[in-house]
Amino acid sequence: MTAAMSHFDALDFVGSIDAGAPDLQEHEGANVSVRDLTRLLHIEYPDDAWLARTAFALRRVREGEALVHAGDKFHSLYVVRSGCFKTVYTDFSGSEQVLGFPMCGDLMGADGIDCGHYSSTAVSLDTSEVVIVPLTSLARLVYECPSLEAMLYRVLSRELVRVQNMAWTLGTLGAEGRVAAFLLNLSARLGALGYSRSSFNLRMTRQEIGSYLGLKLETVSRALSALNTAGIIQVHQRSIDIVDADALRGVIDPAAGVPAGVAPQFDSPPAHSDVSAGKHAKKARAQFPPGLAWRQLAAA
Amino acid sequence: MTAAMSHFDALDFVGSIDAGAPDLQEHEGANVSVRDLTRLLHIEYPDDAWLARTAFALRRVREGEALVHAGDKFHSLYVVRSGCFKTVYTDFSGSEQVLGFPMCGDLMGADGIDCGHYSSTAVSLDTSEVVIVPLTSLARLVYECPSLEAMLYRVLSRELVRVQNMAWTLGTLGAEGRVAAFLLNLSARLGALGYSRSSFNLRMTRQEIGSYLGLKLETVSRALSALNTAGIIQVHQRSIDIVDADALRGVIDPAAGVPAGVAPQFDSPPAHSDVSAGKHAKKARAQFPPGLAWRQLAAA
DNA sequence: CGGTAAGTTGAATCTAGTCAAGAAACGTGG
DNA sequence: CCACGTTTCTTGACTAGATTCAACTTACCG
Repeated sequence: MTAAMSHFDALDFVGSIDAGAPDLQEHEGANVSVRDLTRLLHIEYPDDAWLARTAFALRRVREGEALVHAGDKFHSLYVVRSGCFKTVYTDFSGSEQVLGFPMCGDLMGADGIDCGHYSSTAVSLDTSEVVIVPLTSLARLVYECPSLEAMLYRVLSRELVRVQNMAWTLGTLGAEGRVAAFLLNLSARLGALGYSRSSFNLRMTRQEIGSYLGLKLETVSRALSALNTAGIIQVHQRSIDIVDADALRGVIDPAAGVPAGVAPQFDSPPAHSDVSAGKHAKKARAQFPPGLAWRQLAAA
Repeated sequence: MTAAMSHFDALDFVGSIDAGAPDLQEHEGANVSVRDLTRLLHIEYPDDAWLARTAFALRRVREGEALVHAGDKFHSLYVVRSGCFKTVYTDFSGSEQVLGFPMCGDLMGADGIDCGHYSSTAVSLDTSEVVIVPLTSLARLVYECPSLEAMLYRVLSRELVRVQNMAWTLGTLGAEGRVAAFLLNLSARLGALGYSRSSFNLRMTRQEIGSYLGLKLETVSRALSALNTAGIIQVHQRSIDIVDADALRGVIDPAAGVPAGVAPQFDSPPAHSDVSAGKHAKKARAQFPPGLAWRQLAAA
C-alpha cells in the first residue's frame, strides 16, 4: 500500500502536467480508424461506419503510469487497445479501492460524462495502448456517421451492467466465491479475445485483486490456495490454470446460482447481436438524421 | 425471503402478460411534457426543450407490483415521478439481491439498452408513478429537440457513478459504515427533493436494506440500534431521525474519508451544473443536427 | 382482538481480518 | 553470474466482526 503510493506520487506530476492540455503528447502519431474502433468494441456496423473519416490517436501508457486521475477534467473517452489497466478510487488517507480491470476492448472514462470530471483514476498494469476518443471528435464522428451513436449507448449500458454484477458479487458471495467469479470472468474475457480460457497469467497483485473484491490480500491468497488444493485450479504465483471450470462455477453457487437475468453477461461476454437494423439504416438516416441511435435500438 | 417470493409469484403473471405488449395499459391517460421530464431529472435546458411536442404517458404501480422483470424485452426507460422502487436480481433459488432504491427523479431500465433485455426487476415499495419513455418516443424526441440528447448521456453516466460508489461501499465499509452511508445517501436524496434531511420514514424493510448493503437483516437492525444508543440517530421502526449528521459521516470513515473524487456525489446529489452551452444550442443545432449532445458536453 | 409480518436482542459459530514470520520471485549492481 | 535488497506471495495463530439460530416484542391488517 505504501509502496503503491510511492508509485503514485512519482507519477502524479506526469498526470497533473498534462491534465489541463487534453492529451497533446501523441508522439506515437499512429492513428486508428472508425472501423478499427468498432471492431475493438465488438460492435459490427455493416454499412456506413467505414466511411467516416474521423481518425483517433493512440496513446502508449507505461506500466504504473496513470492515464487519467480522479478529479481531472473530462475531455476524452478511452478504449483499451492492448494491455491492462486498473481503475481506482483513492481517498485522502492514501488507501485505494480498485473498481475494475479494463482490458482490450473496454471503455474507460465514461464516469466523467455526468459531472464533467473523471471520478476514478486509471493506472496501467502493463505497457498498454489506448485509443483516445476526444469529445470533439465524438461530436464530429456522430455527425459523419449517426449509426454509431447507438454504439455509445450500448457501451455505456454494458458498463452499467458490469458494475451492477460487481455489486451483486460483493453483496452476496464469500471470499472463495468472489475469487472464483473473478477468475471465471477473466477467463471469459481472455477467451473472447482469442487467448486461452483455461491458462493465463494475472497482471495484478493479490493486493489489487483483494481491493477489487473487497478482501485482504491474505484472504485472496488463501482462497486461491484452497481452490488449488481442491484440484479446481492450479496456481503458481501469477500463473493460473483452470482445471475444472464447472467446479469453479459451483464454488460461486453451491446451490442457488447466478441471478437468472444476469448469467449471460456474467461469464460470457456480451454476445453482441449483429445489428439487425443494418439494412434499414440508410433509409432511416435520410429521414431522421438525429436520434437514429434510438431508432436502431428500438428496431432491434 | 419466502414471504417476498410469494409476493413475486403472485405478481409474476401481471408482469408476464404485458411483457410482450409494450406498456399498453395506460388507463391513466395522464401525460407528461418534456418540460416536466427535464425538471424531474434535474436537468435545465433553457431554450428549445420546451418546444418539443412529445408527451409521455404515466403509469401507476401499486405497492409490491413489478414494473419490469429481469429478462423482459427492453422497450422503455422509466423515470420515477413519485414513490419508491427497489431494483433486484433474483436467482433460481428465489433469493434476491437489491441493487438500488430508485426514487423520484431516478432513471430505471437503462441496464436493458445493451443486450436488449432488462437485467433487473423493478418492484414498487409504494404506490408509485413512473413516466414511460418508450424507445420510439425517444427517437422522435431527440429529433424534435437534439439538445436533450446530452441529458441521456448524463443520466447514464450518473447511474454508472452511483453504482461504482455502491461497489466502493460494499468493498470497504463494515456493517455500521454501510448503514451510515445508506442513511446519509437517503437523507441527501430526500433533501434534494425538498423533504426533511434529518427526519424521514424508510419505505423498505430491514431485509431489503440488508440485501442492498450485503448484510443480514439482523446485522442491519443491530447497526441501527448501535447508532441509536450512540446518540447519532433516533430509530423507531421505520422512522429515522438523524441527530448528528457529522458523527454519521464519521462512522463511515473513522480516519480515512470518502474517496476524494467521489465525495460530492456521495452524500449530496449531483449539483447539476446548469448547462452553459445553452445559448449556443440553437446555432449549433442548425449547423450540426446530430451529435449535438457531444458538442454540448465538450463545451461544458 | 387475534394472526401475521417486521423488528429487536442474545448467545454460539464461523468467516474474514490482523499480526507476524518465512519463502519465492524480481531487479539491480557488483 | 551471483549476492543483495525489495516486493510479492504464502502460511499460521489469534482476534474482531458478521452470520446463524432462536426467543421475544412490536406494529399492522383484517
